[in-house]
Amino acid sequence: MSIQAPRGFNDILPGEQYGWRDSYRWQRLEEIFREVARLYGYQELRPPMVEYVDLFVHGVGATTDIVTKEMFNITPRGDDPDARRMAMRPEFTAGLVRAYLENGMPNNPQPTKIFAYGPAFRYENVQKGRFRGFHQLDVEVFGAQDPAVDAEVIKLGLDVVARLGLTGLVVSVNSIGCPNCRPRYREALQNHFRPHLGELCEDCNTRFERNPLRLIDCKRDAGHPAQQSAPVTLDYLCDDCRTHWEGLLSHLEAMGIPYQIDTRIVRGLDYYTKTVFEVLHPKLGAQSALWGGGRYDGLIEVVGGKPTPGVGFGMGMERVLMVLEEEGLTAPFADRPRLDVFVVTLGEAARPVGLKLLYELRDAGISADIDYLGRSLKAQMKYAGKQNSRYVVILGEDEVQRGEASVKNMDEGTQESVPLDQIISHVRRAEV
RNA sequence: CUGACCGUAGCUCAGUUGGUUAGAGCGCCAGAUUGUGGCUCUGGAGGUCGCCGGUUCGACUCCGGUCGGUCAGCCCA
Repeated sequence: MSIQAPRGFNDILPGEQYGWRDSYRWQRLEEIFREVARLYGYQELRPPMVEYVDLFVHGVGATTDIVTKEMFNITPRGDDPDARRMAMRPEFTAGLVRAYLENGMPNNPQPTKIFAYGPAFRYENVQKGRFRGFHQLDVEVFGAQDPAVDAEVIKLGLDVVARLGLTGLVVSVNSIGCPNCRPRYREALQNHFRPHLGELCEDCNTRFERNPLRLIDCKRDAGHPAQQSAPVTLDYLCDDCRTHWEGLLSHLEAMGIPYQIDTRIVRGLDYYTKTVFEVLHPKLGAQSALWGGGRYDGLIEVVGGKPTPGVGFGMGMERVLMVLEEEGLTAPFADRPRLDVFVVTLGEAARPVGLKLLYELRDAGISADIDYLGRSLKAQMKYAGKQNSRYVVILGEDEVQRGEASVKNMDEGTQESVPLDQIISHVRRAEV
């Protein structure tokens, strides 16, 4: 085999042996997410996987790593004069905001509480927990500035992983202020770092002018005394942001959510205001963030709407599933769906009878399968066992002549003769 | 892009100081049991030892290059 999946992309496969790539685990995680989202009053919106690049430039931020070096660009037909640059989505928020505005959703009763999930793409270097094609569970609330919503969103994510049995999570929160208080903080940061520019990395020298907030979360300069002693956003919050911040903390406490304040969280996206948070798990190596998010009160206006507050998060499905695997938490995935009936036929005469029964079983909503390889009885039984079938219905010459079938309960090892027209009810009855 | 480690069967891996027919376990197929799965036993299929070149009488093994993978840095889901 010379052709492989593209670097940084994974196959999600049927079978427990594939660990976090087991497609059944993905189904369960998605089910749990939908269920929790429904519980909180969120509704699903499915945006396209591709958007015009401009949306991400404005909606994610022109200075962000995502836009400057990680965009997964699509090349449209070169002969189309109207072809605009497009890109695979690197995250969900921008596309959801676009869809919210484009479809007139601001005219609906507010707030608008949305969930979405699916693949996202970032063209970057691959390592543990970081891929070029990955999947997120995402929620967004548009049109509410109450810090109780920030807290709700954090709680929602925790509920999802709680249902998976995951513990040992660390919720880190911070506030990075708003356009009112940011300039003062920005200036303080620049004054603080200016004397040390020569000692900092080149990226930080670029950030100094374009995005000084990023100076404090640069890991290359981590440990540098200037970074350690850098001014903290929380000391520069305006009254509005301070009230919001204190409100968030009191809501978290009221909900009994343990948290830690991490003043180095600034988030890589330009649009965040006030609340930012990350939820970490130590078992993931260098990529310890299972999910992260925050408030973005300026974003919707930037994308073209009226000033509207927003808050949300994106959770990494791969990361969640990898942590579950490392923790040995397989219980949420224990009850795998199984085949109800495997139909075994012996000889030419039984074949059409078996096929007819197969179709009737499926029509009745009973999962059923049959051998298509002309295998021996023994091999068919073996195969039925491998498929983890509850029952095997055996149709041989004798049974067909009597209008009956031998029905074997594969778990009990018991077997009895059942008239053909009673097989469905027999299997159903036993199911209860 | 930089660095470290790693490429032998579908999977997980052995393979001695270089020595001729490259092995095991699991999985797959079949038989033992011409009408009965799981357990056991027996047999079978399946490999250009990532690729190219070099050293050598001889390379899975040593050297160089290359491709691929993993982890790490920047960043984050």
